Amino acid sequence: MFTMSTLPLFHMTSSRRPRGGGASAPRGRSRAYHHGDLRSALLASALEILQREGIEGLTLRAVARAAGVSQSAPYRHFADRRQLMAGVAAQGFRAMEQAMLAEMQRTPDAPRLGLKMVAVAYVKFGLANPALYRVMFGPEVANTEDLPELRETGRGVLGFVSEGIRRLQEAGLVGPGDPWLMAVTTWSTLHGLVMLTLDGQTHGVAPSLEALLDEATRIMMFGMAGRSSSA
Amino acid sequence: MFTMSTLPLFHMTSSRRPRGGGASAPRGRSRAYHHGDLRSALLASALEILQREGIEGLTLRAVARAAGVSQSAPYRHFADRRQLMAGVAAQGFRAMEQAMLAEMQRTPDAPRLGLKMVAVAYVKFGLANPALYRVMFGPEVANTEDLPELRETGRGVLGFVSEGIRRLQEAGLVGPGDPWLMAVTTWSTLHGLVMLTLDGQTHGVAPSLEALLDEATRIMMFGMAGRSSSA
DNA sequence: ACCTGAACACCGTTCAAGT
DNA sequence: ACCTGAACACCGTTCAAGT
Repeated sequence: MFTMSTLPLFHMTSSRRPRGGGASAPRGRSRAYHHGDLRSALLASALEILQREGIEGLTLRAVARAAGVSQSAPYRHFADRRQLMAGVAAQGFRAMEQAMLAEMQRTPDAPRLGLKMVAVAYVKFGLANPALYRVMFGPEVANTEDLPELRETGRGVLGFVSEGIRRLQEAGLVGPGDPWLMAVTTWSTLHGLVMLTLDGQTHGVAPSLEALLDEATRIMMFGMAGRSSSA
Repeated sequence: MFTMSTLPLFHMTSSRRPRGGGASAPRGRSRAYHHGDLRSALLASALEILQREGIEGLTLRAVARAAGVSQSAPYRHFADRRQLMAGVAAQGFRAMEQAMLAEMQRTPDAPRLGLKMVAVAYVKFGLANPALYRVMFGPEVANTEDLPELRETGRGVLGFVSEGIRRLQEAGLVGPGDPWLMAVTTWSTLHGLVMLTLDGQTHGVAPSLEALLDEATRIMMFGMAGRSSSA
């Protein structure tokens, strides 16, 4: 199976204040009433909780506790739980794009492998961060009408996939169809693969996940190549 | 867009008891203390709530209220909220399989269209029942260790998809690869297409959803055909 | 055997009050 | 401008008690 990716996701801010303790005199000026950057601290805490306890542990109160502030403090930075989740999802999308970018840059002059590398990076990220991935595509943030942060995230992913497809087209390995249409289809396949695997629905049908991803990528590439050769 | 499918999903049991009212004397023997089939009534209520209020409205207490019983009554039939959601998901899978079966039987002697019909039926169902679909693939029921009802549901879907692929193979339109491996890949594409569309991520990239599904099916079929012609 | 009522711990959210 | 504390409505879950 894939290993945990080392991404700049968990900052380990750990600004946990000693709660309750009776004689906790503020030594120096270390314990300011104002936090400084509570928004970032809350997001960092949220990611830790998500990783440790899963999606049902991600409550506003738990996040506030982990950041060492009162239960109502988050409301100065997030209008409600959905907005907090949107912030988490946005961080997830940024991290995923970085992972794909890194994988993409590792294979600069191999158009045949471009899309395969993107696919591997994408699936790897999803399986390494199951709870985060579910938040990114969960029902809470599906309607982006009041979530401007998430309005354009999809374009980022689509950009990488269609870039891989464009390289294949330039190398003559994929026909001259609309790269965006092919990109959505490819994204769908990768997204479905991650989700069904997280749901345990791919257990046993393939010898291994790598084999399944291999087969999926092969089908996609042949399919997109075939679209031109049969025109 | 697709229209709402008329499936035997919502039984309209509507056994709502007049709650609270002061002088509500039991006329006849219509108000039995024991419900009869509370489990089914609860599931029916759950589906109604899911359709009307979405996934966040699906609470055990709301379901109990809708069925006209006390808040603790459901616990005789479902160990906890997860088990209730598993029951809902199981109904969803059964309804989806019926929809695919109906679509499949409508095209008995057209192997070229078999997979396309399955794909249309699948995507149609998902988009017509967004909240239900999300429950079926949500994190709550992902771990089926203690949800025996959902243990084999994936096989049902895979059966229909691989049946469509087998017909294509018999007609010589798809190469001799492992139909189950191809089926999971196809399922992934369809699942991803539904999820990304529910998330609004396919807005604008394709002229229409039908066009996108058309393109995806074409790519899949070409891809699976190409696997043999290039061996 | 099946359902009710009260209770507990927890959560989202609000709002007056503190610094 | 930013955070706290108390409060309200709601939820999951339990358990003694009712029929």
